[in-house]
Amino acid sequence: MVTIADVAGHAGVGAGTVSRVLNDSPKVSAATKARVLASIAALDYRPSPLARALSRGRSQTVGVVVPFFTQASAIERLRGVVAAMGGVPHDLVLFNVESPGHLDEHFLSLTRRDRADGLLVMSVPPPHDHLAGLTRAGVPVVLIDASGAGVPSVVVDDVEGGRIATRHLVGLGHRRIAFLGDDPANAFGFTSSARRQQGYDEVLREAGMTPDPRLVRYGPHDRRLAAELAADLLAQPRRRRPTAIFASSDMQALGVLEAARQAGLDVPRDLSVVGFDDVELSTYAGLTTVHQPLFDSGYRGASILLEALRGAGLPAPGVHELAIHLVERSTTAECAHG
Amino acid sequence: MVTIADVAGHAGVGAGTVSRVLNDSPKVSAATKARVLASIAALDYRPSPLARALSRGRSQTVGVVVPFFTQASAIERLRGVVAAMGGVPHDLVLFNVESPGHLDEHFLSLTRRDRADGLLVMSVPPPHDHLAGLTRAGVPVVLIDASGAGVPSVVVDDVEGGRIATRHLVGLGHRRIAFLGDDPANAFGFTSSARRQQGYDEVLREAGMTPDPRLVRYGPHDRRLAAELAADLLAQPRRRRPTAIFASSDMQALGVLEAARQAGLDVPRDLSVVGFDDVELSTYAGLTTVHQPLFDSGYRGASILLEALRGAGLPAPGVHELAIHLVERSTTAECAHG
DNA sequence: TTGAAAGCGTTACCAC
DNA sequence: GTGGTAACGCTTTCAA
Repeated sequence: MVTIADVAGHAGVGAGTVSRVLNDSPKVSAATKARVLASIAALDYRPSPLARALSRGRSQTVGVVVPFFTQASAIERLRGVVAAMGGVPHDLVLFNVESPGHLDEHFLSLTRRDRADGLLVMSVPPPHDHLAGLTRAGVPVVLIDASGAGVPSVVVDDVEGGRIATRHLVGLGHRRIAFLGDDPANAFGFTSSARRQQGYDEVLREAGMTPDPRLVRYGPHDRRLAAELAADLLAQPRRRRPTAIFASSDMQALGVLEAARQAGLDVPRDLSVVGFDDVELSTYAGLTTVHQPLFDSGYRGASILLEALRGAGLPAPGVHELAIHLVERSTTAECAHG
Repeated sequence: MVTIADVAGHAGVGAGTVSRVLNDSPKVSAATKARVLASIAALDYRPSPLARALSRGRSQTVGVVVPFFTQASAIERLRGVVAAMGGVPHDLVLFNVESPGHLDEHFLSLTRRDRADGLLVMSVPPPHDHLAGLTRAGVPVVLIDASGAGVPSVVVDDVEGGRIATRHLVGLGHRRIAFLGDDPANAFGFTSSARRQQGYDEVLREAGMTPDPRLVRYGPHDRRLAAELAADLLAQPRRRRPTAIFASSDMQALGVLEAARQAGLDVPRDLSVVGFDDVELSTYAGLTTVHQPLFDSGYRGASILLEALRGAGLPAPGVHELAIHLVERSTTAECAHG
């Protein structure tokens, strides 16, 4: 491996000068600069990002903490992140979270300015003490689809999202509307689902109904598991069976569709289904859903982080809210047995 | 930031001893070890991965070079990579490639043992000189869905895949079978599509037909663009129009389906379509396709790399071939106008 | 403008 | 066993 010293030797200058050329410092004569450049080319020298990072105290990397990153919604957000990071000299380090333990582990290791210059955290609220540690260490953090004190976050109004979905269903005459989402007490600390459920509750009450715990099911973002929960919901006698289901994610909504098919129920004639996210798959499934700008959330979050990285200060805390809206497709219809 | 020196001071030992405790070297008395551990806890010390990497010459990271990583097939492979890397102390650094320039740039920067301890390269054959440089630098490289001299690769038999798809179509009585895939001369150097086309050519010849260039279209892995190409193909007068299309990726096949719908053609009555990959979306679209084990390819590739990383030598070059098979769904049928 | 040298935070080799 | 001390490869004062 050729080092900066080799180049210095070859060019007959000091290592410092080579470094100055590398970082195009203004204070270096055109002549020596040319000579150094020539040596660099001759030796095919490339500086070690590692050594540079250690010396400068910055690693030129952005860490992304993301639970289950292969989920369609996470990918769509990541796509936005990557788009925003095109052209910047930062590497992207992925911290995938598949268990609550992972989360702590990652944050523990990330509370060092030399692991990542900045952090993008998706969907999980960072453990309080870790967030404080990061701020203390001067590591800028931006939250996407999550909120936390003192750091900027990019979110949507999940409560309103829950209202939108439920209002749509109520407007179609449905009265037995079930909810399928994350357990509010889930180990990861996901909160969007709970907020969507809150909107659901509100609208039901406004419409004069009382939310019925028997029409609520909790489970992880998994199609298969969601299908099982939905099957359970649909197994009830017809007069108690829900005529509509609001799932707080498209993946779960797709599971519901699967369960309906299995149960021999026609959607939307026998059952209306509304999801949340509007991932690409939903277009294919014809799923009516609440659209949230996933790509934009990643793009926006990364932009804020990069801005802070550029300015070398912590980003201004604040909530950046993105707009959402209902996308009507073919899984919802007037309630037949109102 | 608390450093190893602080800990050493606090515990009243040398930095070397702290380091030994950190890397649990056998040669340190239980007593001092306990004392050091206590100091570490007291000061909430965490070693700098950066400094450690510089000193050891290993960065504890695995780089993944992947073109258009948000594509469904890439994601599925990445899912396998992540699964294989669960529990290992390596970070995952993503090098997304969206342009041929990116590719060179990434490899240039990666030809340093301190950027990544090992490299996983997907779908693009690394530029020859770079590959040599990596080997010279002792950086283990594993190729997934690509081949290269002197390095292990995880692949499928793409030629056979092309045969399987085409044979299926020929078996259904189709004679005007179009091919839609990557340009063999594409700037990224993707080659799987060209090999699939080779299998397609072979089977056509075996069946006594001559591959017709007018039934071949090239374009990137993009649904929209593939739809345009397919529309063009389908715009021909009925007697010249293909009765079947083999697309060398599912994304493109989905584009074909879109175009068929636009053209008012019924699939599979008026047009049969076969894809390649068998991504999740294809289940929904009911697409008949050649299944390749995407997840497994990532898992296998990462396993080989990690094994090499563990053994601290370059991995044995060799071709690891994964099995493929046809998945018949509802986009292919007997040719009506044989 | 440039060179020398002191860090950056570890690890690893050498004495003791 | 343990402490001291060179590396590791770069950046950045400090003098000159």
